[in-house]
Amino acid sequence: MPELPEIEVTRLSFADAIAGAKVLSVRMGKALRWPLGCSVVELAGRSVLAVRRRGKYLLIDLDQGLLLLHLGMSGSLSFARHLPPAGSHDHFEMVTSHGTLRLNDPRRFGAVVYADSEDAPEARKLLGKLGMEPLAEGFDVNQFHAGLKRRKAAIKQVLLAGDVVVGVGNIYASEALFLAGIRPTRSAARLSRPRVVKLHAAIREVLARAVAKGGSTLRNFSSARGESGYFQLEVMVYARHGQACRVCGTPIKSLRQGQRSTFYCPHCQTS
DNA sequence: AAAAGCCCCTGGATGC
DNA sequence: TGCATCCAGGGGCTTT
Repeated sequence: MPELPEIEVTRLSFADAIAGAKVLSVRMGKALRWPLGCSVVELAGRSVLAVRRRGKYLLIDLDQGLLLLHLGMSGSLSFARHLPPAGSHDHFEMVTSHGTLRLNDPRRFGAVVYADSEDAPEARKLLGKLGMEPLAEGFDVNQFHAGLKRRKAAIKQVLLAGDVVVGVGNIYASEALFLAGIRPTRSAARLSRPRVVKLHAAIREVLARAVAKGGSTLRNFSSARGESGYFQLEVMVYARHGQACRVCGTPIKSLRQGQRSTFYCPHCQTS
């Protein structure tokens, strides 16, 4: 479910509320992708300073150390003074003086990892190779172009890989390429300068619009406050195989790239 | 260095 | 209704 917009909407929905809270207790459920990396007991008594985002990771800064949180494919967070009793898919829970933060993740591809600092090896392993933040000032079109130039692989897969630009997941990659009029199979390195400029703008536009709408996605996304962004954003191509392109009416095509599905309009996306 | 495949895991939709 | 198959928002790791 979660790509950059959903992660950012989630962050915005509880960051202010949890800031300044004292951690009272932490509980883990079934194993997530990696072990927490510290004992839950030693987290009690620490304070939450802020919640930041890097790519699809949420960073919960504590007065000592930080938690790196990833929602994987099926994760979602809740934060409230009182939550319903924990269910079988609630695998992380942090009770604080301001409320309880809970991770629900049926598939358990998500993770909660403790690190002493952002420079600690556990953090660097996860954050070290991440590309530029697409919604930040630093998302420079020249750097973007330079990053693409050294990748001969298909542009769709380069976007997904996250080492040039972060946060563009399977839905928004298809959507951004549609907006830019680019075939998903085109080699990243061979994109013309004008196409790169267009793609740069398209990525920002698609992601920023989704954040503004409160997260989109196909199924049931909701923020940590329980607000739903369900279907607020109309997709142009994702999961629309065989349906008419909303611009030209041509049937949308789909294909597999690196065991992920890609959708595109053969008429609108030619270069 | 880059690219391609392989997994991790559960649940919903679809088909027989 | 039951059961098998396929597919799903990610991404680190291993192998070419």
